[in-house]
Amino acid sequence: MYEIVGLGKCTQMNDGCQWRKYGQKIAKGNPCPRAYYRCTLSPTCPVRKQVQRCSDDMSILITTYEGNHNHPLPLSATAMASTTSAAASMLHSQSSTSQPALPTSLTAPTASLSTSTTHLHALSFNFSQNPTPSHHYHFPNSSISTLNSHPTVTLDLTAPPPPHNNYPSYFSRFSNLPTSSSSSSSSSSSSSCLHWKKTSSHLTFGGPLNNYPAIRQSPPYMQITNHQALSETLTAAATKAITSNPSFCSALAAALTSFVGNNGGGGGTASELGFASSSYLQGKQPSSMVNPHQQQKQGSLLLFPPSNTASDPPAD
DNA sequence: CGTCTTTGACCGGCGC
DNA sequence: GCGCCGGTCAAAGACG
Repeated sequence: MYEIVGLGKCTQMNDGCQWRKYGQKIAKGNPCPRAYYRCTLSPTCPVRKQVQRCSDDMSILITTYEGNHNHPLPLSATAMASTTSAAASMLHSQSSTSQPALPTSLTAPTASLSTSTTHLHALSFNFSQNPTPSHHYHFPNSSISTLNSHPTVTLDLTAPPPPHNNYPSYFSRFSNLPTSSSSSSSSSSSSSCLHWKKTSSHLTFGGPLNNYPAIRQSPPYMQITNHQALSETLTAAATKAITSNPSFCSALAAALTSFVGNNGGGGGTASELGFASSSYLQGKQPSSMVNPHQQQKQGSLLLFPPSNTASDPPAD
């Protein structure tokens, strides 16, 4: 019924996949219903996604992906996927140099965003909470894109970090985030939060593309001759894209709270995803601790702030 | 008429 | 053991 980025009856996001709604529920702690979708590109595709409005900012949609696609992707999805792979590998090589995150908000290497989508290997967030040391959060395989003039930041939580990357356990660190909605909503005035300029934007956390077998099998490298230049460009573009969203703070806090909040005693709805992700982050496979069903679940999270063209999300 | 959405019911996990 | 909650199912209605 509703679309995130346009299109017809069968929900199709800019990820190129088709989705069919199979359920809707009112989740505790959020007055807005959560919608459940299945990938319809293949009858046997196990991929599911959940779409829910951000409780702090009703104009933002939070989408969570689960599972891996077991079928070829449409051209549009493949295109995005290839971009993801290439950019990710670029960042991959860059991150291997242990480049520190920018102190203010996020680190994002780059390339020209004019082509619509640039996927990053990772995004790092520093939440300065004086006088305590700032907290650094790291998202692997993230991306920033500008679809239809809508800046998009993608934090892909579905894929494990490269084995040679000694990322801090980024997810476990989210337990440092405030878990109350009041903290989240007030974050806009806190030094721990990013500040935004209002503009039409499109903010995304997570994405299913990296789950596609085709992506995983694709060559992980792309020739980049000037990593430093690209890095600076993307960093600027990423910062601009993210800072253009006025709702990022509340959305991020809310999303992360719901996603991994269980670490801090929050609601347990994100336990599966949070658990799997934190396991990946720590370089462990969760298989020994989860059942086969849960093993199939890999989480990724998307936030969709207001869009001029997007129709309503799950009805309130 | 086929496909998709809606929505109430059902089921399983988890905390008390 | 019970109740709460999230996730899924499936029948009915809507739409093209």
